[in-house]
Amino acid sequence: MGCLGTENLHAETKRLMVVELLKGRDTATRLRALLQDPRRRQDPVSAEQLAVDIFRSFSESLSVLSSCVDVGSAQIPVVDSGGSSSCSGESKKKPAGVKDRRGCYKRRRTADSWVTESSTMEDGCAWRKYGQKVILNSEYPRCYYRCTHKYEGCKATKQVERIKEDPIMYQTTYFNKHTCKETLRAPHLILDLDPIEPNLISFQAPEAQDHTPTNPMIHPVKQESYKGDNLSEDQDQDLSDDQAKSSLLQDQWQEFMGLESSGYKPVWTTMIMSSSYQEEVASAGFHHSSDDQSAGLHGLDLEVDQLADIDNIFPLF
DNA sequence: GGAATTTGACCCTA
DNA sequence: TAGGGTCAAATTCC
Repeated sequence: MGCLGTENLHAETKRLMVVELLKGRDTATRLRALLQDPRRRQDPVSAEQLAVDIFRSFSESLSVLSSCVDVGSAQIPVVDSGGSSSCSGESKKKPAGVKDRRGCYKRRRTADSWVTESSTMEDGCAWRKYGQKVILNSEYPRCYYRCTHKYEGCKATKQVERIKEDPIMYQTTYFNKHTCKETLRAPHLILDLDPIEPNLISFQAPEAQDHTPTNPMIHPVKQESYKGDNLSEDQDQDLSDDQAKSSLLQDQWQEFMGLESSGYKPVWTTMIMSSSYQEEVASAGFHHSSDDQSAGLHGLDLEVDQLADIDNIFPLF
């Protein structure tokens, strides 16, 4: 199981998770306060930023967690080797006059990476493809993308690969955070339900809503293809199960946000934990109540609300 | 015409 | 030395 090797690293991992989850809870509380105050509701930039921050906190936590838990097919990252040289600076053969920067890279070894799975390659950021490789023992090629703002200094890159067991899904591995402003652009990501960035909770008037669940997932939260075509009967069944769970989650979210009475409802984003991951988590010692049919939300609630008891939730640390 | 993608070559890491 | 990550010229797209 690719767990970090020392007690100190486990403690550090746990600390990072707690920090990120607390940050997310705090930001969610601020967002609730913001939305409950009609005088502040007209401030979309604030709400948007808070929603982005919440999303980021959970992404970070899942990234930290996944670095310790081998969950399903996702291959999770690699611990920072700490300081190998990044560029040899050497170039042996190059035609005269040709600037040769080849070889100026290091093999991926960074803690600043995380994995997502999604039914779409899109994630709302501007990427430029710079390579594609056939990978040994992999049916599908791996595509390499970097931020379009690379030359402004943004070091964000990602690798996208179809999932062998579920080819309608893409596994995306991100490396380095955006240092450009790219991730903060595009208000539609929040204010409209946009399949391009459905991870973000969208707030808009009910009549403008499209309830199609479209969000990709940050591993290990799973979402089925929203289009519904090319789905087997089993997949259709899974989808309707997920939709039922989504409905329950939506009610609980609205209760948490205090939005129901105001008629101001978020476009719900499906955050369903895959059954396989539920089993993984259960086998790791985490059990939710037997009448709990919405494992996704409850799992997350426990992570957020019972941080003091995190040792019981993640005894493997 | 500029931006994005494709693709073969290069070269580092394991 | 094989595999994987990146480069950059050629090609395609808008």
